[in-house]
Amino acid sequence: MLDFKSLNPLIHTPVRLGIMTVLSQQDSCDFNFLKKTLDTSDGNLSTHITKLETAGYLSITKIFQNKLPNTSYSLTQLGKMELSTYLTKMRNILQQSEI
Amino acid sequence: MLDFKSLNPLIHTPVRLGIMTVLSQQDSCDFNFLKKTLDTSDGNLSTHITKLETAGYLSITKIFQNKLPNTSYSLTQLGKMELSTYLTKMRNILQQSEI
DNA sequence: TTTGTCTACTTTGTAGTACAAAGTACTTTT
DNA sequence: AAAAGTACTTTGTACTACAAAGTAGACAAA
Repeated sequence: MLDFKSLNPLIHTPVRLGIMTVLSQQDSCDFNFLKKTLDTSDGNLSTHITKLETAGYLSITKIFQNKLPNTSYSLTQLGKMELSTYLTKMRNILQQSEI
Repeated sequence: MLDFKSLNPLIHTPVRLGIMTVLSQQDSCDFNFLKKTLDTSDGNLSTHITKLETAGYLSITKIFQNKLPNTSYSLTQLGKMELSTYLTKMRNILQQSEI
């Protein structure tokens, strides 16, 4: 019995997998960087970020930079752990494929 | 710019990724085998199968076995191609993760 | 013989989700 | 001071995943 059900759905969604992946590569980044990197709409990105924050997977820092708001995000310990678990499971699944 | 958007959503859903993975391992299998292997409800499995068939990713063969209906599924060429593309993209994404 | 149970699915109703359009708040330009 | 721009957030809608309920035939018991 292959365990597809345990793939964390909070991470599995492409946009959120993207956010988590980007944040695994750098300690933190801001809204516009994510928006550019993932090529999503403001609204979509914002709601996905909120979900990840609510889950405790990322922390948010708001400052003013050049008189403009600037919000940056980084993975929490929990977020790193959950991403790590997700990656392990997904890698196992991909290995199962014989194509 | 990482290309998370191009992950084929018809394959990405866990149950359907499961179906495709199982069918990449064996030429064909039947409804009950998928149900057991993926641990899903009848209804859920049925609708996911229909989606994959509508997309042309798998073909369906219905017979009677011991006076009971028996339906088996196998990947089409298109299905194999799309799975292959998905796997490549997902592997690239997983490689990006630094955790 | 008809009532009930079993297998093997399919259809349908609902609750939840992803997305972009619209909205907010502040700044800069004209 | 009116308009346009930046940096987001909130909201409405269209879609989706899921299981409960439904269908159809086989066999069993009453």
